[in-house]
Amino acid sequence: MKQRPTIVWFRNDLRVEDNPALRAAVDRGAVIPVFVWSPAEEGKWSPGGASRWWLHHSIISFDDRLRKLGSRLILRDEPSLVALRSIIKSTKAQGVFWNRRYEPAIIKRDAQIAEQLRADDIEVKTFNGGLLFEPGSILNKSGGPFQVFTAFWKTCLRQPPPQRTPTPQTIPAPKSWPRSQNLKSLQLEPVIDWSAGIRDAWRPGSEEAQKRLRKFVKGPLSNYEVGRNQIDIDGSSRLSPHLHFGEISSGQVWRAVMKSGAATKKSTQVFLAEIGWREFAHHLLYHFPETTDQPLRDSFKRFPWSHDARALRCWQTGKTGYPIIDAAMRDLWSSGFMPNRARMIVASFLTKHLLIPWQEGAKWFWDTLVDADLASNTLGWQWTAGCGADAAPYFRIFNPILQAQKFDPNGAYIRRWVPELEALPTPWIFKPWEAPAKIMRSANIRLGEDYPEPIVDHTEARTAALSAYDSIR
DNA sequence: TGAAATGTTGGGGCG
DNA sequence: ACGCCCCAACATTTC
Repeated sequence: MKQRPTIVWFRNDLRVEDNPALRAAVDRGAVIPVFVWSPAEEGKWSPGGASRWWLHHSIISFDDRLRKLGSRLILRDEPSLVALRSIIKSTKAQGVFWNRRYEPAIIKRDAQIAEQLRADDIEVKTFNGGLLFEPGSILNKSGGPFQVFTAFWKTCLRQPPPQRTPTPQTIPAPKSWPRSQNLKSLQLEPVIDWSAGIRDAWRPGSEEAQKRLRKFVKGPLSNYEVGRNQIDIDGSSRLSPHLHFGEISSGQVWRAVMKSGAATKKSTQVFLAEIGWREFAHHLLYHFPETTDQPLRDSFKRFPWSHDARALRCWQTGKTGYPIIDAAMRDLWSSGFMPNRARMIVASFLTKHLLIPWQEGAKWFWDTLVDADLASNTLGWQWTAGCGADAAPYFRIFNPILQAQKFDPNGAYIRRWVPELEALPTPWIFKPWEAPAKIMRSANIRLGEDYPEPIVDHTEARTAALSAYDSIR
């Protein structure tokens, strides 16, 4: 064993299990776990409000876990290189290990930091701790990146499955600990406490991630193909924020699902394909770093978007007059989450009914989702708008009424999040503006006062969208 | 990981 | 009994 400790620079990999950077450092001897809060280095895509809330609590949970293994988490809020150099100096650390991230700004920053540290004669080792397959390693026959999901995923499935990294039973402490700031000083929690809804819905940390995984594999997994679309029930795993912060690895999820004994079942395959979409998103962002802000397809740079601030505000605050849209947007604002089916419906509405740029939707999701992930968010919005890889065709315009009838058939989700419509009988709750006056009176709803009139007419909006898309063909 | 428009079919009402 | 029309119900195509 070496005398000098190794720094493990934790980022979106806040776990002890299946963590290659941590494992490699433990094998060397003493370890100094470090987390640096330096959002400016992430540019315009630094963590949003909901993500910061999550991070605050995830750090508490992770520090607890480390302490049980004889270690602790050192916190800093200064530029990453400054923090690492200062810790190296005060602890005589011999090296810095970390698991790679693949966001464009982070790749650039990490490359610079690695170069500087190596110039200081510090050993730098980086690992793949976040993805099943390394971006850049999955290529089509002509050596380029895949732009169609099924071809990409088929190729992935032919690769050897990622191996589990053994969990350290103890994490050797250094002779002395460097200075650490307290968590409060990072100011991750909101000044005005808006997080009550999120607190009720989520518990950050690895332990909870493992619990959710076990519960999901035991129950909803077998019905995932159908259940994931049922907005009122939500048969999804809800692992996305845990995966984003690396509280659980995609490999752990993968293996738990494969071991469940239903590996060949359709529902299992469909679920694994969702993990596949997460991979696909990261690989695409790696190959096309500008797509966080620019459409992948050039023709969309000419798209006649509408910059209607008032309509955007209606969408954000859940006041569009379309109950399923408003329910989902209020769910997001309150709980920091939205079922995937609902995400597709509201995203289609923003880009196609309101013709508002997908970037506006991406920004809003980025700030409000607890699972906000630059790769997945970028792919999702470009997919919806029709300007991305393997995107929904321009003519695929969700009908918010039909989608609600199909996936929230009893209106339970709408009633939960749009309580002013609670008394409206089910056939009308999807389209209150068509309800007979008598029904509206007995439900005690005055359209335009208690609940908004629809901000656009579906049929007109659809026609307008089709001609807008036609204009760039 | 749609929806709407258009086309086709076949049963039943009716003269 | 027969032909005609209407129109669900389903299929296909178009956006």
